[in-house]
Amino acid sequence: MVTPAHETAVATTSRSRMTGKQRREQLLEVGRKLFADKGYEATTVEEIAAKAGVSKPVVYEHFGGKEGLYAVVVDREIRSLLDGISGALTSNGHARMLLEQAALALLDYIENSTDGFRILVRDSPAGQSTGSFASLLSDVASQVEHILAAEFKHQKLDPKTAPIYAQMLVGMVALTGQWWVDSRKFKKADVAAHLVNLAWNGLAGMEPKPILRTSKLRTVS
Amino acid sequence: MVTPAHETAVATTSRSRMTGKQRREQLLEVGRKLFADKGYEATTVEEIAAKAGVSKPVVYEHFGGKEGLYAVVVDREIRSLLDGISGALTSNGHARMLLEQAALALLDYIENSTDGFRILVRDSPAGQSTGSFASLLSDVASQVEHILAAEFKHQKLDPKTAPIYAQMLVGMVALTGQWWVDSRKFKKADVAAHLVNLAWNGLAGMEPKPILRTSKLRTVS
DNA sequence: TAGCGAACTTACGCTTCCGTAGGTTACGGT
DNA sequence: ACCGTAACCTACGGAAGCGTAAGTTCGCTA
Repeated sequence: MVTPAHETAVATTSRSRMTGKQRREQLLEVGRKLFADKGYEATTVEEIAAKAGVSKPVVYEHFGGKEGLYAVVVDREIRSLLDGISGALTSNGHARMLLEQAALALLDYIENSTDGFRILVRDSPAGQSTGSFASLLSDVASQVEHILAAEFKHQKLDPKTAPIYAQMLVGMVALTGQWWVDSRKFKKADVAAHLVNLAWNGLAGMEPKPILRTSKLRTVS
Repeated sequence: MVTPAHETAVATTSRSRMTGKQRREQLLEVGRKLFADKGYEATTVEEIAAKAGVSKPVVYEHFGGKEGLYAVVVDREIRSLLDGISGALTSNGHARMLLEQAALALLDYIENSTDGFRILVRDSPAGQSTGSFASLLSDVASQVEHILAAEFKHQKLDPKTAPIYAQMLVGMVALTGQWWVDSRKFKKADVAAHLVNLAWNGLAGMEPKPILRTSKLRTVS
C-alpha cells in the first residue's frame, strides 16, 4: 500500500523467517496501517501479529508491547512531519513564501503518508492532553509565532497578538489538510495557493486566480 | 468523593432516591464530565455509576449501556453547538458580521460547555470516520460554503472554489477555539476580533487594533 | 554434521469491564 | 396499614485482550 519503493519482494508478503530488523520494520508498517484505520484502542496486538504473519510474542519481543510499538510509529511520523514543516519555516525568504512552503510541506506529507497523518490526528493511548498532534501543532505554532512577531514589528502591529494569529494560521492550514485527506477534489497546488490567498489577502482582497510563487523544489526526506 | 456541595439543590449531590428523570439528568452530567476528562474508552460504566452514587444496573436501566449514554450526551452537545452556529450564520447582515457572530457563537459554547466541547473533539466509540465533530464541521462548512458562493459571485471570484475557503475559515475558527480552551490568556472578544481581522483583511492588510462590530446580543440557550 | 543462537510458536494466567439475573427497599396511593 | 410499583442493590457470567513461560524450528558457522 505504502512504499511502492523497493520491489514488492519485501515485507507484506514474505513467508517464513525474517531478520530482526526486517520484521521490526514490517511490524511498524502493519501497525501504522491498523492504527490509522481503527485507532489505538481498537487495534489488538494479536491483530497486528496476525497481519504480519507471526504470533503475538514476536511483537513483545521487538517493542515490549502495544504502547511501545505505537510510540515508535508516532515518533517517526512526528519527526517526519515536523522536519518538513520546520524546514520550510526556517528557510529564508518573504513570510508569504514561508507560509506557502509550510502549507505545501503539510500537504506533501499528507499525500505521501496518509496513514501517518490519520494516526496523528486521532487520540493517543493514555488520552493525555499532550495528544501528539496537538503538541505538534503548538510546536509549529510557536515557530510561526516568532516569525509573525518579527513581521509585526515592521508593520506597526502589536507583537503580543502574534500567538493568536499563529494559532489561526496553523489551524487554518491543519484543518484544511485534514479535510483534504478525505475529499481530494482539488489539486494540492491549488489548495496551497488558495490557502495563501486567504491568509495573505483576506476575504476582502482576494485574488481571483491565486498561484504559487514557489518553484516546486520540495521532495524532502 | 465529588461535590461536597449541598446547596446546588439539583442533581449532583442528592443522596438516596431520585425520580427517574432526575437520575437520568444526573447520569448525563456525570457521564459528560468523565467522557470529557478521560475519553470514551477509558471511562467505565461502573465509574459513572459510582460517581453518581448508584450502582451499575441503574445506568443500564436508563441508557441501555455505555454507548447509549454517550450517544445522548453527544447528541445534546452537537445540537447545542450547531444551534448556536447555525443561528449566527442564518441571520441577516454583512458576511463579515456573520463570521463575527459565528466565531462568537463557538467561543461562547466553548466557554459555557467546555466539557461538551472536549468530548466533541475527541474520538467516537466505534472510531467511525463520522467522528461527530468532523461531521459537525463539514455541516457548518457547507453552510459557510453557500454564503461564500453567493458572495463570490458579487466579487467576480470563482464560486467553485468556495468549498476550499469555507473549509479554511471553519478550520481557522475551530482550531483557534480548540487552542483557546486550554490557553485562556486572551479575552473572548479579542480572539473573535482578531479572527475576523485575519479572515477579512489578511496578513497584508491587518488592522492594528481590530474591534467587533457587533453589540453583544449573545446569551442564547 | 553438530551445535548454537535467533526467530518463532503454543498455551495459558490474569485483569478489566461489559452486561444481566434476580432479589430488596422505599414511597405513594387507597 | 396494606400493596404495588419504581428505584435500586449484590452478585455473577463471560468475553476480550494484554502479557509471559516454556518449548520448538530454522539457518548459519565451525
